[in-house]
Amino acid sequence: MAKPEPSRQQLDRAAWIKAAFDVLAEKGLDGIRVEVLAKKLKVTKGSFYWHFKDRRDLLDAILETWKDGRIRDIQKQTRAVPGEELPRAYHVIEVYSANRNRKGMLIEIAMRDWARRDAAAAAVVEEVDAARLEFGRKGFEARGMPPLEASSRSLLLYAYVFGLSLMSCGKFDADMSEMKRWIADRIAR
Amino acid sequence: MAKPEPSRQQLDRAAWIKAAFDVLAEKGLDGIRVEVLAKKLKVTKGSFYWHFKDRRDLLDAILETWKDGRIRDIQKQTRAVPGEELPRAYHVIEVYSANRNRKGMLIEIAMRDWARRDAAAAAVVEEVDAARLEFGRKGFEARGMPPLEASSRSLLLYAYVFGLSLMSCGKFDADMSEMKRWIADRIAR
DNA sequence: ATCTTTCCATACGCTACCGTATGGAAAGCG
DNA sequence: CGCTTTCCATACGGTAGCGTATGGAAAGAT
Repeated sequence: MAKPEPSRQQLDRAAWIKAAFDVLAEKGLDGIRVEVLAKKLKVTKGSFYWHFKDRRDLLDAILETWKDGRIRDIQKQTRAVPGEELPRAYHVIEVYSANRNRKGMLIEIAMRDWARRDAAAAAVVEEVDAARLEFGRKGFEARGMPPLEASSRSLLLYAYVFGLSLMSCGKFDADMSEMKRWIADRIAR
Repeated sequence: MAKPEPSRQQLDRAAWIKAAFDVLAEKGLDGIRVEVLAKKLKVTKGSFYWHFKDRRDLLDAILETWKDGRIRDIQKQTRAVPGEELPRAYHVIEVYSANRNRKGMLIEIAMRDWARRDAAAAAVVEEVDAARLEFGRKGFEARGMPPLEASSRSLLLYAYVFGLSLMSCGKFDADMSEMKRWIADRIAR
């Protein structure tokens, strides 16, 4: 009982933003069209222009939402128990390079595509990347590695997982999981 | 003397394809618009529809052109002198992850974005990736590494260089070149 | 010199969007 | 019960782009 919304007859900004993220993962930034989102939400764009000034307003909201979520995610990992840096590195690699979290990776790529043509998006991605690299660096330094090596491993880690997500490894699928384990060791060990 | 074209008054498919590659690097796949290309080439789309059946015809030509170029590039590297596998690995990393060849990397990313929504593009990218991974694997195997390790290093190499190209490393720029060297050693040594 | 062929310009209809203007229903409020 | 606010539908004008139809200029062919 105390269900907040029976079937959400009233839309709010969050509903539009969520739908926009779905399209962003599917079709990329250029797929985010006001009238397309309206059709998906079974309303007309009259609703959209009530909640948002224009399309750019929605895009800015997407940027903010994504940034907050990613930063929060990193902070959550940072607050994890210390002394478990190695398993945590493996976990990061696993989470990002696995076939689950597929939507998250698609959004990551779309954001970077976006950042190449939009200053606001570029700033957000840069901020998130810096936080991630910093997080990874601290983890490696906590294991006694010198600063250069720790930074390098951190960069290698994230570049690898993002790069892997935009390669098609159909031919290598045979011992893909073994290769991933070898690579994870090479990065984190 | 014997100049083939004074200022290219007549266009051919190659001219349209070249212009399309420029736009592909700048704006991505969705930026390739018939009337936009026509304006860039100072003609009307009447010319386009003479050389191409439709927009899809141009896109297919782009796929073919890119595939042929990449495959030829790999074969050229493969025919290089043997016994120089280690410097060659460094060279590949250097070429891909440097700030030169920027346009080539932008096209790489655009192709992968395209491949996510188009079967034909996906097939081309998969073929090119397979050839690259195979090339890398052979190089590492020629240095006496076991198959799994050679394949893994090859995958790590290409995933790294592609991933690096879509990260913004503004904060780390201080000792970026040192980090890149450390990483190259970690991958190739 | 006619006659083709090649290559491009012009003009048209069509669709998908953006953003605005306006009306209207339904809920909250007095 | 009126009145206001909230939220959405409808209708409109405008732009960008696709593909087609048709004409026309210039170069080659005979």
